Amino acid sequence: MLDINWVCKNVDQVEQALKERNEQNVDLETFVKLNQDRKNLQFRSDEIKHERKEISTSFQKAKKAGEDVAPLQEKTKALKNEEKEIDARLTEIKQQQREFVMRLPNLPHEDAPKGGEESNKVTRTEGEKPAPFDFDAKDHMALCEDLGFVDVNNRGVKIAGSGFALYQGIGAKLVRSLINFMLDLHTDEHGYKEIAPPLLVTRKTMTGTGQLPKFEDDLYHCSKDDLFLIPTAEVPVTNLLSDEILSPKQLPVAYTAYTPCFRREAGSYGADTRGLMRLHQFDKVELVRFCLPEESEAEHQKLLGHAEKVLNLLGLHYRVLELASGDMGFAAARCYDLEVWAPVSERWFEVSSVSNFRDFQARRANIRYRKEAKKVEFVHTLNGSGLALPRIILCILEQYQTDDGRVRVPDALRPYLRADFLSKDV
RNA sequence: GGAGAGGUGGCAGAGUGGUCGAAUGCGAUGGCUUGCUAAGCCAUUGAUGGAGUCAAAUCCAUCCGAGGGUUCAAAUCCCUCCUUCUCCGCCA
Repeated sequence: MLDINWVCKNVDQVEQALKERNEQNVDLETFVKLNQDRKNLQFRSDEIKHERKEISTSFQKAKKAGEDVAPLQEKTKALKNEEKEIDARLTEIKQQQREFVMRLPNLPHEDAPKGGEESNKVTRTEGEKPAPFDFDAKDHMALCEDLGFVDVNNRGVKIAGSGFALYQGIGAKLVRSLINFMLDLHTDEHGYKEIAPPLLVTRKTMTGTGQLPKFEDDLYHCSKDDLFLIPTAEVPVTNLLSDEILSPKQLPVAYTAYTPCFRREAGSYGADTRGLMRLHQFDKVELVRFCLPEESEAEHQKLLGHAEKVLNLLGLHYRVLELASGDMGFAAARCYDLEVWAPVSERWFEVSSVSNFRDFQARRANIRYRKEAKKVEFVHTLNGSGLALPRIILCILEQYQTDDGRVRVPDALRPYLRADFLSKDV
């Protein structure tokens, strides 16, 4: 979230940013007024408390001296009534402010492209574009079916409904191999500490990273215990350090975690829901970093590099997109998407989103560091997928298929799969 | 799920109605000193909100798991919830 006092002092800037993010009907004027009310009430409340304290101190003396204490008690009673009333209003205002500010998106980075999705900027295209097939190549749907290792439309749906994939045989092993490959890369080569977090988290945790209160509809919720299934490992892993004050020496902190991700995808029916393209549950290896504010730009690039490395090693053709202010996620200040080329479907698939949140999440989750002896400040948080599996599988299938109906295993995965080809019924 | 015992500052741990934001120890930071390799001495060492200021200084308030209550006065008494530990039950 944004700092309340800062918002009140920089209304124009916030308004401008909200416009860039297509946020309509945000009543900042009332918000600013509310803040002044809060301060005034706080002042009066403190005053009353102070007065009561003094009465309480003089009470003893009065009693010892044998004076009548009834007037003091009367006075306190009156003060308490006023205090109660003021504090109730104060609590209400604070609640309103919180409710308001929690729904404000992050400010876009000043260098982020302006505009909506159409303004996303392709910053680089990497890897070799696969040569055209000299045989009748199949798309990922057909390959899944022919190879029989991703059972998308039959039994997965039978047991859990639409939007759930079921991997079997070497398909399941491919999933496991990709996870291990990515985790090994990030822990051994990139210096991340591996985390295996809870997959269900509390309301507070979901609020810390920005999923709540605004996006409750997108989450699976266990009402009996008021717990939510995580939509990404970002949620538990970022909140790992919530309410903590770190020493600058500890920074940067780098965590990686494999988890399944659960998303209701409410309202996103349509063309992209077939096959492995969009699922209610999918596997992802996530990268999360915490750092000093002045280092977050550099950290962002580093993080991007770590995610890209996975694609390099898998030999996939991909591009780096810098997202425009109107297309970024709620909490992000700056964001790169990695999109992989699927040569038969002839389109790009997003497999990673690498974001710098600056202090937006840190302020929500209250993650700070001691800047100087008497000064604490919020850290910056970043995260990126490294990577999401289903679309990677999809692209691997399309790109690495052979004319005999098999799929060649990318070199980097061979030690994990212990096979050179994926083929039916292996 | 049942019974019992706890939750105090970075950690350990005192404190059972006012003088307690809280002893003491450890740790950390700064300084001094010494040299027999690590110790000694001194000092500093929580956060949040508000007032104030160009900014500080400074002042006030709040916080002893969370939220309510009793009282002139609550870390301390009462209630609810959360959580940790031990035992029992159940279970991968």
